[in-house]
Amino acid sequence: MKREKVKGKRGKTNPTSFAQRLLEWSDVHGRHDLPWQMDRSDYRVWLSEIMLQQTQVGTVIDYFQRFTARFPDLDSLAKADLDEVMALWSGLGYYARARNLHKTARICVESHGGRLPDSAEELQQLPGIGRSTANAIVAQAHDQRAVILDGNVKRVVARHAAIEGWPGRSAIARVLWKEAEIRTPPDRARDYTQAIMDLGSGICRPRQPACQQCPVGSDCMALRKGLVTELPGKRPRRTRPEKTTTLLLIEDDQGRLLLKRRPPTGVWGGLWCLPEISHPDSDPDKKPVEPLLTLRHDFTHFRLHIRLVRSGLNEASIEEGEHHAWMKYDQALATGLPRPVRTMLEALS
DNA sequence: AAATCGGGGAG
DNA sequence: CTCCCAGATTT
Repeated sequence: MKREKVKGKRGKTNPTSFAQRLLEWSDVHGRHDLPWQMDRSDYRVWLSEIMLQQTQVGTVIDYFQRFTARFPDLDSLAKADLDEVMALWSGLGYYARARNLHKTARICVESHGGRLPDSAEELQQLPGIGRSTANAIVAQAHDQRAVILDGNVKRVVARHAAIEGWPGRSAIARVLWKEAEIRTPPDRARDYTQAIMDLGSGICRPRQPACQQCPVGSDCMALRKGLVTELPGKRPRRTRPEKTTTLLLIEDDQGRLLLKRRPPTGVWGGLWCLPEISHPDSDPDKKPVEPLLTLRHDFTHFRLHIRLVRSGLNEASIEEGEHHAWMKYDQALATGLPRPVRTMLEALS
């Protein structure tokens, strides 16, 4: 069913294809001045695509500028200490992205001649690069025709084709990939992928979509059916559990703090953190310790209550090593810390 | 198929 | 408060 080639099927008022109308719109209204859109290299495109995973453009820009200033190319990143990479990523979240970024840089230097692969198939074999990201990289960096399906495209396509159901379900995602494929034109791959994301971001928004200004509104099935704000389907609700943890503020006589490196997997994997103890508030014999401060931190699937407690650990029992270190405040703030830990240390310094 | 993995922007 | 963001990986 090559719908875009059977123009008559979409009505006489729409003589041009989805892609053509979208491209004409984006030539005027699209974004053309983002940092990764200038001085375009596959390295910078790759880095931007990783940072932008589940992260808004406005949040990424500063991180991208700092990161590329320190690591301007693949080789400098491959040579770097993982700790420094994590420090530059600190606060951005989803820290597996940073570990995979570093790992991928080293793989490319060791096994790909110091270059990122230029095919989507090879890119997708690298850690942290999935189907959509691999395709986005070849489209943006090499102007290759490739289908992407990020949050923006899911929303645009789900509405334009009136696909009901939550895109997180694989059956729905499969249909969305197909509909995205149908709409992807043979030419102008770079401009088209940027255009459909700009449409999703600027016009086909999650709330208050500007359908009146939409270049593909005339044949949008959700608009015809009055389903625009209903689509795409929402993630099923779930009550978020609440957890409590206690972090320890342990200072030596020089005012240095004890930091521990978290295991490479799990929450805040690979970051430096204050020593953590499982909440002892279930012990009825001990009177509760008054925390220095408490903090609430929300994750996607649970809420964490953090208590910060001053503790006097015997310093002689702590050896400097891979998994713990004594740091001054400014030194600690320069390392890869989880956001709430950074917030607490800034409040105390 | 479902859970995990951060943090923030914006209604 | 809510939803969701240029998703990938693990279970």
